[in-house]
Amino acid sequence: MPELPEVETVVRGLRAALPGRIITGLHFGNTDFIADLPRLEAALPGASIEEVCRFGKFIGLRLAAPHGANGNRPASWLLVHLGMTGQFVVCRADSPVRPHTHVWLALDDARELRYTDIRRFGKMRLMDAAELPSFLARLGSEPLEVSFEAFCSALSRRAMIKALLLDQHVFRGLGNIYTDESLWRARIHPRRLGARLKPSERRALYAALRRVLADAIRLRGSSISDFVDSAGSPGDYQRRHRAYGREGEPCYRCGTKIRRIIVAGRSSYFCPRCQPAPKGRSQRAVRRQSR
DNA sequence: CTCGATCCCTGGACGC
DNA sequence: TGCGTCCAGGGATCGA
Repeated sequence: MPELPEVETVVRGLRAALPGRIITGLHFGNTDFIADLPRLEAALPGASIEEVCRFGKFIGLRLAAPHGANGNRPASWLLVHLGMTGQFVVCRADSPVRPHTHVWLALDDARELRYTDIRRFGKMRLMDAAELPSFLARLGSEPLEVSFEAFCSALSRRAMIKALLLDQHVFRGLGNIYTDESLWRARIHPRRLGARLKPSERRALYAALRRVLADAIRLRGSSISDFVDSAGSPGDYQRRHRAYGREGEPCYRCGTKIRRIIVAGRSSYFCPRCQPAPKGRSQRAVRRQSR
């Protein structure tokens, strides 16, 4: 399940392989996850890849069109979201094509950029460079770039902290693993309301997010089932998980069994002792669910 | 505004 | 061995 650290890992790999390359051909398999296929088919052949960026969980390839008659080279972006099981891999053009490969981009160096996605929860679309600012405006800030002050103001809402962190309009790039890991580290229950966090808790959460994301990027992401980087290699951060996926196992701090509840429609793993439930209505809801 | 439910999709785990 | 059922979850969407 690619989140910010996994997407960053892929982007770093692509950045080493793609800039300067020209797309010499393209092939498609199942394309029901592509927003505007004719637009891709028209724009990609002959385009050169100028830059590889990450916007939250989106991968962005900045493209320059082939030289036109008037010398203009309109720029565009190919945006790719890996969804749950998406893989974006650069490999030799003669290497075997794996099942569920839906897009092949042939490059001018005898290699191919291939998109593989078992569940097709991913997304792919092309947009003009002029459309990018409005696209980015709908996303929240990067969690590793946001100031502490902006972080606090974004969380000052009467919504559960887990839902706020997962909301890509609040911060971009966080998913289920890294919210649970950060909340465990900051000792905050996932059902706590953002607006009710004490200043010390906001500080702890800000620090936890930065630490967890930085460590996960350093270890090249978490590979639970499907994640691999642009060279096809898994990450290592799953060995550092302290909460996610550890239901029934002892908390690394206090030994209490990690519990799993549903918050914001997602499995949420936490230590019931280190991360005490909020008082009032939401606490009763948690108790009811735990029986 | 915020919530939960629903849908999309496939493979793996599990029960009988 | 095999079949049916449930579950994982990012994001869009809709009704409460």
